Amino acid sequence: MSIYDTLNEQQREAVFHTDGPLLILAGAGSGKTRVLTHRIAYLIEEKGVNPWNILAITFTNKAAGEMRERVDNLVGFGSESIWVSTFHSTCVRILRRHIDRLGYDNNFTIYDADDQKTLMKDVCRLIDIDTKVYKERNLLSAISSAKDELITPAEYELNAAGDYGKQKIAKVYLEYEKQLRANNALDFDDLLVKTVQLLQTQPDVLEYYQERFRYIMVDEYQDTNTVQFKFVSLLAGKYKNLCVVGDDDQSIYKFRGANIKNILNFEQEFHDAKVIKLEQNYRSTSNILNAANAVISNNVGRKDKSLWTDNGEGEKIQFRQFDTAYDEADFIAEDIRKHVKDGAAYNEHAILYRTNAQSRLFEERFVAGNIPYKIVGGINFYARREIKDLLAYLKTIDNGKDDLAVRRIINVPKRGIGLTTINRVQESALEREIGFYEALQGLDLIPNIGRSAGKLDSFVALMEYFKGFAAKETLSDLMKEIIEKTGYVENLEAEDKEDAQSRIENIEELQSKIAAYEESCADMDEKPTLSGFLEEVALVADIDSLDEEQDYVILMTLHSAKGLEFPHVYLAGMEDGLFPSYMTITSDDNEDLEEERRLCYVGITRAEKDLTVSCARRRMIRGETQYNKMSRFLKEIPTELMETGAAFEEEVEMPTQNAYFQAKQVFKQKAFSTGKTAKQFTVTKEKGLDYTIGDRVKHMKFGEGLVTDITEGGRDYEVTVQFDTAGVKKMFASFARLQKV
DNA sequence: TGCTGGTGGATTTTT
DNA sequence: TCCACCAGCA
Repeated sequence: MSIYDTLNEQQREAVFHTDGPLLILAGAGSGKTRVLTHRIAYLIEEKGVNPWNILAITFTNKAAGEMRERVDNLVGFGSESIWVSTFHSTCVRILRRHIDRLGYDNNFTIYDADDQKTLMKDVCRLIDIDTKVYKERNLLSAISSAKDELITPAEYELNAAGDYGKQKIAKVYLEYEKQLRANNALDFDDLLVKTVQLLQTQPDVLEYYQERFRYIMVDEYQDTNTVQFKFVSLLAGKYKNLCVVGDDDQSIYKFRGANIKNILNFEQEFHDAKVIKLEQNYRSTSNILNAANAVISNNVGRKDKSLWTDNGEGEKIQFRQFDTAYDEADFIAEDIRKHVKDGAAYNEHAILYRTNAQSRLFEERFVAGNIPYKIVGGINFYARREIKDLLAYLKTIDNGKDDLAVRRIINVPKRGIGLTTINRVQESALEREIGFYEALQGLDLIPNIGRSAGKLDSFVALMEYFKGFAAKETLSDLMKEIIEKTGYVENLEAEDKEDAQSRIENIEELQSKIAAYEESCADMDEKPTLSGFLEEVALVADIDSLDEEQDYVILMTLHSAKGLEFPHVYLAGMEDGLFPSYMTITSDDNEDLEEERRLCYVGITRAEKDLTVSCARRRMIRGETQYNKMSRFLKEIPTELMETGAAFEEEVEMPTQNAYFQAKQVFKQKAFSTGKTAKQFTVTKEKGLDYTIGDRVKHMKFGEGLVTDITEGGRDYEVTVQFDTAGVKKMFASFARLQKV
């Protein structure tokens, strides 16, 4: 019996089809990772392919690690020379070797979202863009989309002809690129873009990698964007042994440029492509799978497929509606505790939600209830202030051209170097077209620097000292030396006590991450380098730190959950306005809502044994209470698959409730209004509000709606309005500026 | 130069 | 609710 006997017919077909383009349409839980790992094993063992010639691209580092491990178990040896990594890591590795061909230094730095924003601010100041009109975020996302589509600044400008706004963006884009280059830095999108440029312009480099990667596999193919597709096509251009695995129903990154056409048009792009569908689900019970199928069937324009399972029916899907989000968190915590009491492990439970902000309530509840948990996502560890500060030191030491890093730390900890001084240095650098740090090294050339010169001098001396230190000593020692000589931790201690402690702990964690990096280099016989560490840091996602061995409840967004599975899954916050989000409900592009639905599909299909879906009637969002209806996606799940739970039965709000129904309620209330309500009327009238309960009003942002309640709240009146499209909102009269219609 | 407090704006999802 | 920015003062 061979390892391939355990596969089903389609899976085997996919494994044995090794030459030529192959598209595997793998439904959720259909064993695609199994197929990929067995395929790699088959290539090595049966086809005699050198592991060195195999490239496998995954979505996260975690997935890459798992794939390597599983291949390891199958083939015994050689798996370490397979190149398994994410798109971004793959590109960085290529660029580190060859980017000098494009005029960058090979030790370029990678800018994260924070750095991008800082740089964008500079750019806008430089070319006189009013950031109140053109927001940094919007500019960056426009540029990012352009890069995803491989549009250069020059091309952008051409396309912008006649469009004033676009012309502005084109100018910004051009300058932004210029600044990145001056800083010898690349942003995330650049990693892909520059690699593609490199392969397109340097035939020998292309040839080298085409020869090297004779067999290429891409996981989560539905989430690739245009650059990523171009990258893969270039690499596979010679041997055409490209195998992509994806599921159009699980495409959830359109907002990031993922191009679903990559999957829908694969067959056109690669003419003799073979297509194999994996439709048997091994993960979930049939109740769960049927629910998922029912939801996703509401999307139009998907590749036809029907997922089935011969797993049993299993438990019904539990549906609970609560008054408040607190109740929801309470219930879920209690439910998990019950399961654990009955012998389940914490880590068999995952709570999935739409937005990171929702994690807070659960966290509070779990801390109080002493339930071990792990939140994935939110603020990235490496995005924390103290970590970024220390990394900026490393970046400055590593790449003197990274102005952003230098400017970040020049006065951190405080050295009495103020904004005026920094600006003078900056101006002088700009005039002479040199870097910021370079300008610092020739202080006598900077006018009006006067009293600050001494301070700047000693800063430069310190950095030069670190550079010398870095050349001789290990990374760990360098970090220790930086903390010591700058007095960073001491300063923290002297500051406020409140979060200083956790910041110091983070710094300790950073130090152990450095040590871990050095160790892993030693394992692989590589030399630990500063750039290497910085790069590792730049490309990790929070999900990579998820450890299946640890026994904790896992909390994360639906996006992070892609590719994972858990016995017990809770989908929390299933409310219209939250999930699907307000943005997509009001969007006029139906595609947006479909993407949310796919996200829901992803969520449901994470569950193996039980699925609990829940929502709250009332929820605090950004400090204001919102009243939401249950999610429209819940209504798409056939009721016979669901169970509402005896204790909560009477609380369940039936999907019949709509604006009309609520309006009727209000009129009833009004007709039988007690003295109290009557009094409210008079009070509001005194105040000069020209609307009362039952009136229709208009809001600047939310449109028209019906006033359902007015209560006295301190110095203002709290008005509850049922909007036609935006749902129920509670707001203060003086802010809301409602107009009677 | 640096701190403080007030104000206004904002949030979807992330390699 | 939280964060970034700005004005005003030490």
